[in-house]
Amino acid sequence: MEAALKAIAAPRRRQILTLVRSDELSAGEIASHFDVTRPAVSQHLNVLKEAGLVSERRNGTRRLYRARPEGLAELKAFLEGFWDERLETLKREAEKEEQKKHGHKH
Amino acid sequence: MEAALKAIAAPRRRQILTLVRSDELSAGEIASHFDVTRPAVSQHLNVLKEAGLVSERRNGTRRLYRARPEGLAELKAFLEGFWDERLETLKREAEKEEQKKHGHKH
DNA sequence: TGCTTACGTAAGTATCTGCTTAAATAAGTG
DNA sequence: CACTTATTTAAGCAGATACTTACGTAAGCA
Repeated sequence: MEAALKAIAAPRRRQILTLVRSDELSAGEIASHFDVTRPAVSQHLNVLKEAGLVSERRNGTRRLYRARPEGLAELKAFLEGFWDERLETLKREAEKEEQKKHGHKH
Repeated sequence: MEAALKAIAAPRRRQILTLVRSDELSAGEIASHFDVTRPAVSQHLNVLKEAGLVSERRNGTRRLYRARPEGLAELKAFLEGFWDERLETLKREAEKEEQKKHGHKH
């Protein structure tokens, strides 16, 4: 999860991910969408690949990239777990508060 | 979302967040769980606060912190949206594939 | 084979970041 | 008031990182 988080923490990499979310694109096509040099994009693609967030497929001299949603699974689970646990705590606290009120009445 | 993402990208800050997820703790109590100095923890708490991931409440000389799950809402939505869109694309592709097969049969 | 196209890798740089120690602030306590 | 406790702020530093330019590599084509 650490790698995926670090990877999507950079805005440019999120932009790249969004680009290859529904289309398979070559490194060059991806780079043409941005104002940075191709090597910069290449380095970002490598980070995304290492994090399991994109897949790479070679076709002739081109390399085609596309998003791998499974790479985000662990992070998604962490967030949802965190969220649920926090709401659970809030609920318990509300119940306690309710009980206190009830106690005062008698 | 950017701030929240950057905030939870650091492992130490995720540890802190987990600590104050179900309990409200003081800066000192939080710091005592780690091997870093109090100022370091203080700086992390500030980042988390700026990102809306924790709330701060003063009580005497102490400052009490606790997780604010709403701070993660936007990121959670982004991830789920990304996930769903990607799966939707996969589904469309599978249907296309199915149609192709069907076409070959006739 | 040589040339071109499409990419990646290497090396360097400016900025960011997670930490440290030292000093400042803020609130209670004698 | 001086003193202690709890915590943040300031300044500085070593390492990470997002870029750059220059060079290397791999595949198709004359």
